[in-house]
Amino acid sequence: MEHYIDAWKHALASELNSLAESKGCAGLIFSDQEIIAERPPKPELGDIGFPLFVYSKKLRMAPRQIALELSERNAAGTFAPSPKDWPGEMVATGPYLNIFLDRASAVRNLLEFAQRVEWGSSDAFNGQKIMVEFSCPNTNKPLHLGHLRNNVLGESLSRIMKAAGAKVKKVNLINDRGVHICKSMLAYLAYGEGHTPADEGLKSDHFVGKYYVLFNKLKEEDPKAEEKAQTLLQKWEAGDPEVMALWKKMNDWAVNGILATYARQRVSFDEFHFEHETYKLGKKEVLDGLERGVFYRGEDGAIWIDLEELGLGKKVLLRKDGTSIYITQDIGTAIMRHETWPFDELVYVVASEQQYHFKVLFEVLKRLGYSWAERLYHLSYGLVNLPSGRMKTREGTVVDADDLIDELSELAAKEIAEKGRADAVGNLDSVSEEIALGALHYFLLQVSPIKDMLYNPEQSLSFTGDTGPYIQYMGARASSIIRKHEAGEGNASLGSISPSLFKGNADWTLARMLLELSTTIEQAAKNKDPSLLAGYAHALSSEFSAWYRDNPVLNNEDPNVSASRLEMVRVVKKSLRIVSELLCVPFLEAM
RNA sequence: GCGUUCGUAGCUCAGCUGGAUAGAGCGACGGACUUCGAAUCCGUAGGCCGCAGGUUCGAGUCCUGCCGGACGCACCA
Repeated sequence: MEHYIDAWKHALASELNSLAESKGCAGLIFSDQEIIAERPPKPELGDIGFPLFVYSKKLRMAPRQIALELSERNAAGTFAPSPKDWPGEMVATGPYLNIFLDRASAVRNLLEFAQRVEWGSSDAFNGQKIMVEFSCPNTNKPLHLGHLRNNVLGESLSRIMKAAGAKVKKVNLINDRGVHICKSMLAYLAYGEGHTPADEGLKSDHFVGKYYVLFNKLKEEDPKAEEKAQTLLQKWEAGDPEVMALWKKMNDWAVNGILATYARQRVSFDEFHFEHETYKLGKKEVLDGLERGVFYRGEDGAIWIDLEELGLGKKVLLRKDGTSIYITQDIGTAIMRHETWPFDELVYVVASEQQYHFKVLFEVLKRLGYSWAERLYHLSYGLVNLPSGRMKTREGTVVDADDLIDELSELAAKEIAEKGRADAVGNLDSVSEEIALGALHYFLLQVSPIKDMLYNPEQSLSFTGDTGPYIQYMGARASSIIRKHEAGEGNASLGSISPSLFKGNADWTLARMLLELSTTIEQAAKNKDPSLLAGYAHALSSEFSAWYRDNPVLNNEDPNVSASRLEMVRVVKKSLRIVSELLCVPFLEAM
């Protein structure tokens, strides 16, 4: 679609310039870029709309009058702006100039473009190196619903950026040190009796999480528990062999369990960074900044930055004793990352509660003189709640990631059995798991990232409505039609494909939507917002559903119609598959 | 208290850089299976876009104030 829009913007700009000249507005020139194009609110109004208000003042003409004159000139052939490869018709509608594209030509383009390898991608980011940091779990407990949103946002965004032409590197910083880890260790020492996850039949990260919760019990029994955790941390930092051995053991359990959840959720990373390796980074930069006068030493001996003028207050960057804090590490990690892989942009997918932290971090890096600090971006996302209420660690209402996927998968399996589809789907376990992931991921991505949201498990699994399974179902239906053809049903193989057969409104609505695929991907990438693509996925599915109801593909007398429609089904399937993958919704041939 | 952010149909959410009569899904009500999968589809009802000002030819969208919710305001991460 972008071809059409660009070509018509150009056409309109030159027509406006010609109009300006004839009106004696010397030197008045409109560039392609300043032309505003939009999609008319109703299909009857056209395919591309140009509101003319903005040119009105410069031309000293009413918008309606501009529209009229332009369309008259066009009709009279005085000016022939219809772009050769992207033909259409110009119609004045009040203060708007609307374009009706030539349908047969556009469908011909669609069928041809969809054959190319670059279908469903764009070059908007033109090889830019984009690093995306997401997930960043603590190794003292398993992942929960909030992580699932983070993971799918990061994974989906990475895929979208890649489809938009970027080189993407997905990174994960594992928070494997700190006092919270020591608490799990302390509780394990108190109650663990040397057990392993296998002994207790628990997934290894759940095993570690169990002891983290048990620390609360320890606190009640031992008033000095908190103090002991601090002591343990000091021993850890000193490299005490016994402490290190225990840490290593428990940490491996936690990390391995978390990796299993990633594999199950089908998210992956190109690089892992570990906080136990990075936590000392940044100290040098802070000291360096102190020398250069970017920071100052407070009366208390700690190193500070003053951001009062930005309304961000004052912030400690390095403790009095020279040890690092969270932000020190993030400063060092960002610099290390840029040195090893000079990115054009670094996106941090982190919950909105850390907005302040990132504002400070970006400002610090900017003041240290790193020009790339301008290209750091905090993709801030809201909390996920459940209809039953808020998730609170203390009240034990946190929804565990593994448990949730289990539950969804079981519900899907039950549904398949009830509908009598068990034989048709083949592998029941894997298909129900894929429906579960489709339901979960789509629901989480459907909402704009910044907003807090309500996750409704039952609704997400519905096969009707704006859901993942609905999109999977339409993909399966398209696949089913193609399968039937391959099995010899219908007469499509006797006919030939003819774009001019797609004349109806339903044909055109579907075709035009397909033409918008790469534009939508581009937009989602630019806005860093997968929900735009989710909306597209639903609209396309719904449009396809209405179309194939009224337009029999295989059961048709005319073989040319059958062949042509079958080709359209192929394009739909291909496009749905692409969109599904970008949204981390598994594509299913049958369900 | 200060800062950030959100407030659109009964519920959950769209609404691209300001543009034409504000859209979906769920739920409600009413319809459609001898024809490519009814896990679907079609139709109807349902809105002072939190409130009040302002900017503009034009505001759900931008600015200000107020009201309401969320989050943040550690030498934790």
